[in-house]
Order: sequence, then structure tokens, then C-alpha cells
Amino acid sequence: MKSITIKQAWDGGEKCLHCSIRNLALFSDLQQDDFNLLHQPINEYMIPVGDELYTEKDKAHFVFTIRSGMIKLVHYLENGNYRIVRLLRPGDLAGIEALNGSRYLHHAIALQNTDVCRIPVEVIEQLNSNTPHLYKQLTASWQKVQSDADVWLVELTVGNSRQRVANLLLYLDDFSEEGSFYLPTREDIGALLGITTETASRIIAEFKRLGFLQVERQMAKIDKSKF
Amino acid sequence: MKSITIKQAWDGGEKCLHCSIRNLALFSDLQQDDFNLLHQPINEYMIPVGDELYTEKDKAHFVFTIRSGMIKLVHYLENGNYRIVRLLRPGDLAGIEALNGSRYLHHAIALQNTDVCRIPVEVIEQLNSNTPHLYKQLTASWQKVQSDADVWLVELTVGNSRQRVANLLLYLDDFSEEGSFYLPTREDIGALLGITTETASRIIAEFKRLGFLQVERQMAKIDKSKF
DNA sequence: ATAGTCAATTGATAATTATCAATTAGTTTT
DNA sequence: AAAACTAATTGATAATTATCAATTGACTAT
Repeated sequence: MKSITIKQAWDGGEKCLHCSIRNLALFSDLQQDDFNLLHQPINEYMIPVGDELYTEKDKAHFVFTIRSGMIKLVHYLENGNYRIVRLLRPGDLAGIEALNGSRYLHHAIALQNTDVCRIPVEVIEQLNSNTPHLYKQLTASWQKVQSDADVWLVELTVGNSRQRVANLLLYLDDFSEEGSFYLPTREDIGALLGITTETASRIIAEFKRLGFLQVERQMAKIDKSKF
Repeated sequence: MKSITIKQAWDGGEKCLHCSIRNLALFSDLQQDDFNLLHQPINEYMIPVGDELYTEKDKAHFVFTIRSGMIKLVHYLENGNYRIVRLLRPGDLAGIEALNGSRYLHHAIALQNTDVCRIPVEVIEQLNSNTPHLYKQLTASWQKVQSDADVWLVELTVGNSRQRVANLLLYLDDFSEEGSFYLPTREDIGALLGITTETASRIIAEFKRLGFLQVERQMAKIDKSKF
């Protein structure tokens, strides 16, 4: 197991203030002064492909913001199979259930090398009781979790396998600006859509044959007009 | 269209204080004094079967607590079909996305006659900025939305139709204390599980034949040991 | 470069589910 | 109670997907 690397140590919020994804994330409304309230470090880490950010039923002490890469939230079934419950991309929050004092609800595993900022729960509680600037973003974050879950349910569980794979590809394509995106393994595609690995593979192969999809290494481009 | 009936007019929070489902709902941590902060009425309504509590894309001004009955959250597809995204039961909050200033994300339709309390968003914002007692319940509510969505995804989209119907029946059975529960129409079961009405009907009929399930009117009992 | 390993693909077949069509049961209206 | 609806059930068949098995391709570590 590769070890999680600290990428950037805490500098007292200076970096948070100028963070490039700040407007996507939790702290976008905070003012200069608010950062002086932070008494615990917010460190930045790199999670290598395949590593766990956290494990289901761990005591949840931290919320994470995703800065780059992709995280899958996984739930293991009794029969050894697994279901991917959601994908998290830059700007999303992981482990938001920590705010509730509960344990983590999923396994969070990096699909790509992923940079995250690790925020202690106490920091959020501290901020929330001392400035009015966090509440709105917090509500917005929860709401995003809800609407993501709904979109997921509606787009990825409706229609036959071919339609679901097509919807997944469009969803993944939305993630990335550069026109190409990380294509999960066929097993993960199966776990995302509730179909078998073989069915996922057949459909992806078919899309490639038809020229709807080009894959190189694990990166994919789609021809949106074909879907 | 039947009209929504006001069941109980606002009495300044007296009723909230002694509400029997208070410990399930949003206001469980509030103190006597906190209720004096409420300057807008929280009324109680009865929504008859089939009526809409709210409509997708309506401006969201109210959050609702479900006191009795059952609500389905529905998303209509382009092809005229629909998908039920979640079921809400007593103690659940409906329309929590109102707190975010957004529009409602679903159609909320009563499956049974349903009693709700209608809480203006301003009341929640008012309380939240004047007492520390609401924040925790609010976070807990959001978290419940998340974990409900996950349970839904894991239990109702995994396995073949028979397993999914069985899981749904177990899920519905959990709802009710009296050992019998409202059984949705076959069409709604289909929309809940992403299967056709006919498949839902075949499986329900089979369960009845096998003695796993008894149905009278729309109320059902199951023999849990058979699943 | 080569062997070894794991992921992806493909084939053949069985099982499941959708679709179309008809019939039966249950409710509501007259 | 009879008529009119609507929901539920069932049948026959086509389409989709899972399952089991084998092969091919891609990548890693010597």
C-alpha cells in the first residue's frame, strides 16, 4: 500500500485565502479575518491511485475537499461485490457526514492520483459558530450531495445498459474541461451502473468500434453528437 | 383536484413544543424560549392521496415535516415515464432544498392522506441565527437525506427484480409499527425500482401465491422469515 | 526483451426482463 | 345492482443481460 503524502503543510490559512478552487469549495464566502479563527491545520495531501482516503465506519474527524483527481465512494455487499455510490470530482466535499459526529458512510478510494485538503471537523464547528459566512456554503454543500444523488439515481439507473453507459460517459465528460476524461475500469463501470463487468466491456467495446469513443491509456474522448 | 386542507392553525409554537414527533424532527433541541423567536406561522395541513405537496421548479419557500402518511418524490422523464427518487415517511423533512434558496428538485405527491407541518424558510433562518440549538438538527437532517439516498441506491438497485421487490417490501415494512404497511401500486413499484409495471405485478402476485405477502385493500403484511 | 499478471474482450448459452395483448378483479358512478 | 373505469394479473414472445469459459491485449517486474 502506497503511503499518503503530505503535499503542503499548514501556513495559517494564507493558502486557503488564495486557493484557486476556493469559489467551488466550502470557504468561498470567508473573509480575511475569518481565517484567523482557524486554530487547527488544514493540510493538503496527495492520495495515490487505489489508496483509501477513509474507510466505512472509521470515526469521522475530517472533511475533505477534492482539489484534483477523482474519488469513488464504495459500498461493499455481503456477497463480496461492491456498488459505487457516487463519484467525487474537484470542488466536491468528501466525508461531509463527519459534521454530524457519525462514522463515515462509505469507503472513499482514489481512482486517479487525487489532491485533497483535509479539514478537521472542529475547524468547521469553530467557524460556523463565530462567523455567519460558512452557513450558506455548508447548506449548499449538503444540497449538492442531495442533488448529485438524485441525478445519479435518475441518469444512471434508468434505461437499458447501453443507455446507462452512454449517460455515464456524458456525465464523466462533464467533469473535465480538456475534452478528455478518466475512463473507469470495466469492473468499476459495472459497479457504477449495476451491470456486470462483461456487459460493461461489451458496450464500451461497441462504442469504440462505432467511433463514439476513443480511449488511450485510461483517458477517453467522446463524440457527443453520436449519443 | 382535491384541495389541501388546513388542519391546525398556528398557535405561536405551543403545539410545536408538545409535538409528539418532535424528537424525530427539526425542532427537537429547541428550548421553550426559542419558540418566542418564531414570527411566522407554522401551520399543519392534510394532503389527500394523489395531491401534490409541491412541484418541481416551484420557488421553494417552505420546508415540510411529515407527521403521518407517505410522500413520493418524483422525477418525470422526457418519454413521459417517471422515476420515484425517494419515499418520505413520518419524521422526514420534505423540500429541505428550500434552505438553499433553490427551487424544489422534485414533485412531492401524497401516496396516502398525509399530515404535514409547513415551516417557512425564514423561520429556520431566524432560528438558526439566534439560537445554537437548530444547527445540529439541521446537519442531522441533511445527513439523513444523504444516507437515505445511499440506502436507496444500494438496496433498491442491486440484484434482480425479485430481490429488489423483496428489499422494497422489507423497507416498507420498516416504516410501520403495526405490522402492516401501505403497498404502492404496481406502477409506482415499477417507478421505484426501475422495472416495468408488469414485472412488478408478476413478482407481487408470486409473493402472494407463495404466502410471503398478504394484501388487503392497499395494506400489506409480510412474513419476514420468508425473505 | 520476456515471463508473468491482470484487465479487457469475445463467444455460447441460460436466465431474466420488456413488450404487446388480452383477461380478470376491484372501485366508482349512475 | 349494472355499467364504466381503472388497476392488476397473466400469457406469449422478443430483446436484453447474466453466466461461464476462453482468448487477447496491456502493463510490470525482472
